[in-house]
Amino acid sequence: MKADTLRGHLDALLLAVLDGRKLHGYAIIEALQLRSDGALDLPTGTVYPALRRLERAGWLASEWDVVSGRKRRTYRLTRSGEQALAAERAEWREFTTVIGGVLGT
Amino acid sequence: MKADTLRGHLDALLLAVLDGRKLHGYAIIEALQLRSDGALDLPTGTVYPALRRLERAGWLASEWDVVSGRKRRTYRLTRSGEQALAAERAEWREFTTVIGGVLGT
DNA sequence: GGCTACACATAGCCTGCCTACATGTAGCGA
DNA sequence: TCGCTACATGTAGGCAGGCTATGTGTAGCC
Repeated sequence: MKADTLRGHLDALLLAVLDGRKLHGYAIIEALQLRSDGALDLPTGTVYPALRRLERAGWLASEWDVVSGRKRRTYRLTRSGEQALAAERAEWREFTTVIGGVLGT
Repeated sequence: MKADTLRGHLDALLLAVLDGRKLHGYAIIEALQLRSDGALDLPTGTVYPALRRLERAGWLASEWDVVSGRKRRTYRLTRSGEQALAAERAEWREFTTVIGGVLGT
């Protein structure tokens, strides 16, 4: 998959992977690999800044915890994050309809 | 639709709209508007450089003609452009499968 | 004479993701 | 105990690709 195709969809991916569960950054990267059968392997330099940005936007909330001596920042969706996810999903459907319509079946 | 979502899919759109017909730049923009029910309104500063780039890549061929006093550069797919289009379509399917799979139904 | 639609083109910006690097813990094998 | 790998978070700066702004010119209408 070409690199640039992800552009504009990163937020949707991060919100979706946190839908209904709490995960820390490293686990988010692994979850995306798993859910995409290995197709998505996002670098930490992409994911961590994005998570902080989404938290600043009020869509995520985080808290530190310690598991076997390692510090983790665990993220979860806020109420408005859930709304944002719904909006992202709607936009994804529109996007695929538009582009798919032009590309043909 | 967010602006950056187009990233990485522009070539596919341009190749697809030229599949099986010859069009000049301005008509390509109109054809994309039409096929997308107005959702895609690409600026000339996006389309014209892209067309020249695709021609340099060997995927398009162009010729000048004059219609009622106006000069037009008419583009058509080359053989390797058709192959590129097929590859772009395959990549689009993969892309939607991967992202759609993460976003959920 | 001025306005709108048609038609092409380029320079430079902007943004958002990626590369590269930095830091630190835990656990295993040699 | 030394080194390696996996785990875990983070930032600075680069880069590429589409967009903004601008320029040029014709045709046709009012």
